[in-house]
Amino acid sequence: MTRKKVKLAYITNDTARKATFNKRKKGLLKKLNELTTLCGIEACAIIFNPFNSQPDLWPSALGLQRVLSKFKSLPEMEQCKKMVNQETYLCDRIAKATDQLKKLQRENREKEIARLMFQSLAAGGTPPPDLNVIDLNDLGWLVDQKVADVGKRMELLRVNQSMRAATREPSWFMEMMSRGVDDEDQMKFNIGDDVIQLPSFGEDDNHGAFWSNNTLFP
Amino acid sequence: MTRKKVKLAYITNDTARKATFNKRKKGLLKKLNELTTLCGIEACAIIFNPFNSQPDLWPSALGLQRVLSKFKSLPEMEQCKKMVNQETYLCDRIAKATDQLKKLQRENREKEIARLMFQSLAAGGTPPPDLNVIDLNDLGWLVDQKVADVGKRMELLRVNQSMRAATREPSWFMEMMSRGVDDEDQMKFNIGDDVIQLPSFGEDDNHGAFWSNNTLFP
DNA sequence: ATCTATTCATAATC
DNA sequence: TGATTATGAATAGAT
Repeated sequence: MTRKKVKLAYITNDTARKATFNKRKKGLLKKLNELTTLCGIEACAIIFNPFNSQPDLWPSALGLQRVLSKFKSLPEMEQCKKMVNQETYLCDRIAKATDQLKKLQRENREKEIARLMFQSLAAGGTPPPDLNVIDLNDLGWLVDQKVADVGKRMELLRVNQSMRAATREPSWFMEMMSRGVDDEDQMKFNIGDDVIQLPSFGEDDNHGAFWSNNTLFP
Repeated sequence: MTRKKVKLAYITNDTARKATFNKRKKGLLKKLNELTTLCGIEACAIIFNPFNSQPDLWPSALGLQRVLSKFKSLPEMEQCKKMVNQETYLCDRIAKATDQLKKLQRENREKEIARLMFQSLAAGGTPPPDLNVIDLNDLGWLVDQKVADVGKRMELLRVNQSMRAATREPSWFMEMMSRGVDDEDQMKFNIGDDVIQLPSFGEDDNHGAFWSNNTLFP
């Protein structure tokens, strides 16, 4: 029941570390076995075992020796070319993680500003007076975006409607509009592709302060 | 959208094999990195890369050299003790898989016989006349089991009911029984822990023939 | 390369 | 220890 995301750090508890070691070693060897089988390649691994004094090896004697000698027979140049592997591997992972972080920060920022927009709407159409210029800029940008989306949507509907009128079919749009309030009585805005539902605002109103280093304004 | 269980065999398609190789190599190195970090151990891997002519190595130059020399410095006896590793690993996996297979076969057999039982019930309480003796035995065994379960259940309900009568509380059981048919009109049997729903029988009726090597009868 | 449905691995627990 | 199970992680197939 893997409760949390398991932080990548030395496990201090001896029992837990041993259990994890055995499980993960088994999993690793399985994966190595699969990789060699699936891709028809040669590979080996040596895993020192602090609980056992003897290292775990893969594959068997002959296989390991074969791989090792094949490796040692390579010119040293060739051996070294990939030696930076761990460093590049880590750099790669850091770069990926950083990209992911930026993406998420931007998404969060956009949500914060959207929240601010709806909050302002609910408060009578006026943003909080103490809003800083960055938030205000982003808010303006988002509102412009939404207005543009509404315009596009209206244009689309207008075209649709006249097409339907021309073919003498009933307009689903007019129908929908005359049906009145839905079964759901929460305010929603159908803008662009999304149905946006007005969130309820609670105590927290430090909107965007934390993220203000990540502006939306182009 | 991983469609199937990926059979453990050489991937003949070059493109697919290369893609799988790269993905899995990455995953493997990540796991190796995690293992060494989490458990504070030393380990290394050499993976020959048919698409690249240079092997992928983990960890970096110094680490690999250190691990290799540590390994080579071990007395040969110690090196060899774990050399059978791949064989024991495979034997282990085969044993586990065989156990799993037996378990599933037994479960399947039990389901087949249950199916046969309901089929017989639906056909007026008589099993097919051409039933072989093994299936018949198992069917009898299952029916005995179910009858025993029903007996236990009735006893439990009886005790419950008299307890409730004694405390002058209304009986939820009588209530339930007098409420008549549920909103669902399919026949169900609540036996033991399970709600058993009578399946609909189709064309297939080679019940148990395939599994008859795996009898339920103790 | 990116995405997503699915299988796989495994941390916590018994 | 070994089994179970809920959840995180890896990845096959498709784009």
